[in-house]
Amino acid sequence: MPQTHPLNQEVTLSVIKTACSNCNLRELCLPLGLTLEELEQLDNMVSTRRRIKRGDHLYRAGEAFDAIYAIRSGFFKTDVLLEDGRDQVTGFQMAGELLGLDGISTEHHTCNAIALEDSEICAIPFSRLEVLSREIHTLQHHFHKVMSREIVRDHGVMMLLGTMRAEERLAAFLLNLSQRFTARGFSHAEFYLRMTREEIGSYLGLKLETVSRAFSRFQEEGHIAVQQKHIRILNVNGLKALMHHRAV
Amino acid sequence: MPQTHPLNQEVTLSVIKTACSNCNLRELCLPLGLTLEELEQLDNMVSTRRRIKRGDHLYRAGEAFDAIYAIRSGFFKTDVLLEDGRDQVTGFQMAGELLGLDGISTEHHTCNAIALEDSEICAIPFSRLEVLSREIHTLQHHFHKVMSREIVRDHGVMMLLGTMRAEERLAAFLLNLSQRFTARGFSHAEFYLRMTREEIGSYLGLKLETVSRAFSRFQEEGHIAVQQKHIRILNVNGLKALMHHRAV
DNA sequence: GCGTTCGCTTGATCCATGTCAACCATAAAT
DNA sequence: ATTTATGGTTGACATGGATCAAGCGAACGC
Repeated sequence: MPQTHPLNQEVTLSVIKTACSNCNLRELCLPLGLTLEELEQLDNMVSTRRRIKRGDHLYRAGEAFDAIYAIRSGFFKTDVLLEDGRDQVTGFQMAGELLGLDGISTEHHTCNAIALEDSEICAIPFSRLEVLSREIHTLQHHFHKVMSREIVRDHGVMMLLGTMRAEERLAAFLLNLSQRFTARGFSHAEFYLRMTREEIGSYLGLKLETVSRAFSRFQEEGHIAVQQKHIRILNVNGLKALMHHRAV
Repeated sequence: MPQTHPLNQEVTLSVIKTACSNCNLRELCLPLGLTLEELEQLDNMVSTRRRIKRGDHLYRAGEAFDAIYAIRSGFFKTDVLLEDGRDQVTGFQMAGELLGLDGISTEHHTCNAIALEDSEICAIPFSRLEVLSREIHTLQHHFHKVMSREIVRDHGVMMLLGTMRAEERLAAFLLNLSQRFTARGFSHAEFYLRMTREEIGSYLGLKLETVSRAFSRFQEEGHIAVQQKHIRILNVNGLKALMHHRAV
């Protein structure tokens, strides 16, 4: 029994426009590997597609968890707050990536998700995702992979925070961004940062001054050109070398 | 069609002895919340129960992934190795916890799992786990929670590495261990460390000398008594205060 | 157009932790 | 019992990044 809105062509159009099946991110997002028919089932499940204005929260730590979110467009950060006021950015998320996986554990979100630019998200009610993934094996398996990938990513960040020095961290960060922009069809060598130096620093376990100095140093050495948030990578291999060549 | 070993009482006995249904860790492990009947299905799935001697690898980074492992007894560490030789301990795992979740993502293990004492593990073939969790909703949901909990844990470590200083990190580490030992019915105030100062340091992003000095300092201040690997916590609140009270 | 604000850069100084080195304790090997 | 190896402690010193402080540039509101 397909849902229709015979009295409102607008709504129908908007639904079609934002369906997973038409979304050019589907190969990066949850639908990866699904057949057309399965895609439709997933589409029916996505309850809400919503705009989040820059600076607004998608969810806050402590709120009840009931859905995970796929980013349709835009850019987010997640951060964790400690009682004593310290906070840390735990990640930056871009189109096609999922937000909210941390909430499954306790049924409450454990971090804040904040839009760093005007964004659009698709809300996927988690209980329905579990139902559907019992039916669609591909979806089940892919969802598991996505969660696992998040764990692997976190290990990478732990590595970075635990063993790398400031410039290595920043080089790794830039290369990671570049790679993710590339996967989305953008230039690998030129992009705008959506986050401040302070947010980068928080993510990398550094102070904003240190981030700024490292940017300047990279520029002096010809690895990149920086102008505020505009980054051009001039020498990828230089950055890669920076990441690894280190006196242990 | 139940599997039996009519010709070999030994085997039957050993299987019974190590079944999930008889395992006193089942409330900490994957079987949480399952009915007796479901437990039996899970039991049938666990393909291997294996001993791992201290120092031996359960799996190595790069190996094909096909099972996750539940720790039946013992103690493990996982670590990640970078090309340039740097490595980092990404976690310490004890009885009832799962190992290998990181391998789902790429179908290859991304870290090494090494026994820190003689241990026993249950191997759970992942494809069969996916099949079974399509049938047993409770299992499916709990598995998702376990993965999510791992993500939350990793965020905690990122917080620790990114914002805490040496003594705060060590205090957090000790309190975490204490809490996990308690959950397993051991003393919360007295335990033996299974890992070296170097391994603790690697996990906490510190050098072994710094770890050693922090232990000594805690002892001087009366928070703990240390003698090599034997730890007694004398003042839990002292440690908690150490973790939070900090001039930002 | 002009001030105000916010984010960024740069310099000077300080300090927590790393590094290097010596020594000690425990356990295993002979 | 003695040697050897491994892990732990402690001290002296070096240093990377934090902190404090000043100034600059771009964006925004008026």
